[in-house]
Amino acid sequence: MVCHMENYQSSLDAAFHALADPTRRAVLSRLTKGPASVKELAEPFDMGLPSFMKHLRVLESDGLIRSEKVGRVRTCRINAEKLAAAEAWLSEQRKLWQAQTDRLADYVETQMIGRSEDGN
Amino acid sequence: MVCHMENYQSSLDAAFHALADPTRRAVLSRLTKGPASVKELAEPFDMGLPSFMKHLRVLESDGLIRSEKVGRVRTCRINAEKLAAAEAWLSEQRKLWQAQTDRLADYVETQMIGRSEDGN
DNA sequence: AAAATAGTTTGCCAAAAGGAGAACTGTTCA
DNA sequence: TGAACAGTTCTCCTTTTGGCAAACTATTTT
Repeated sequence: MVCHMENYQSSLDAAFHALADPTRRAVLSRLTKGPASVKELAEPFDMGLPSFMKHLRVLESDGLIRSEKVGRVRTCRINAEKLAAAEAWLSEQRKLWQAQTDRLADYVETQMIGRSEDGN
Repeated sequence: MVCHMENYQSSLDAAFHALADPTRRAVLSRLTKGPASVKELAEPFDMGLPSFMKHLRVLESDGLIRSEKVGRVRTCRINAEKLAAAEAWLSEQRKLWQAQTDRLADYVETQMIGRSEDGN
């Protein structure tokens, strides 16, 4: 059996790394409203095109967006899978942490009941 | 009125950056099971303590963990707020993207109905 | 055909990240 | 008190990041 999670780790590395930059998050945010060309995406930023393209390349090679060039314009769109993977990881951690704090709360409650029954 | 989101942006920068490293994610994962000392946390990693401490410092200064030193041992615990903030951002983006694709699906459906009524 | 447009490639640079080892501080155990 | 322990500080090194400007390619437009 081949593992389906081959590089689950490095995939999350890439996803979170891509999300760590405000320019890249803004691009993703823009793309949730629909596909856009490189120029449209770059317009809001006070940055040269080459620098901006690096961000797009990071987003694409990390799998957070896809793009397709027709004629001279490249159109980018969001790729939700990787976003979902990152969200799933966070959600899982929160769930585990929640379970842990719930157990702790139970324990504390038990102790307090014990103590009040003891008259302590 | 003081803004409660003062540097919401840079806060997310920090959170996602902290999450982009597998060592740091593993530490967080471990901490969901409960608090632990620096030594306990470092044990699974093939890395010198000083290097490992850097990761802890990143996690703490980015607000993903808190720690307290008593005697000679520093105990770390998870700080769920920042994790929640990152999760919330992702969740929001997914919601927006979902809304967009739903509208697109509606549109496509409408077009197809129109075309079939035209006999095209 | 010439000019404008949209993107791309290249080379450069400063700062930050992630790791290493050596030496040091303060606390606890024997 | 002396040794072991848990963390910490320091200096060093290499790679990656994120930005720049200049020059180039390929497509429209006029």
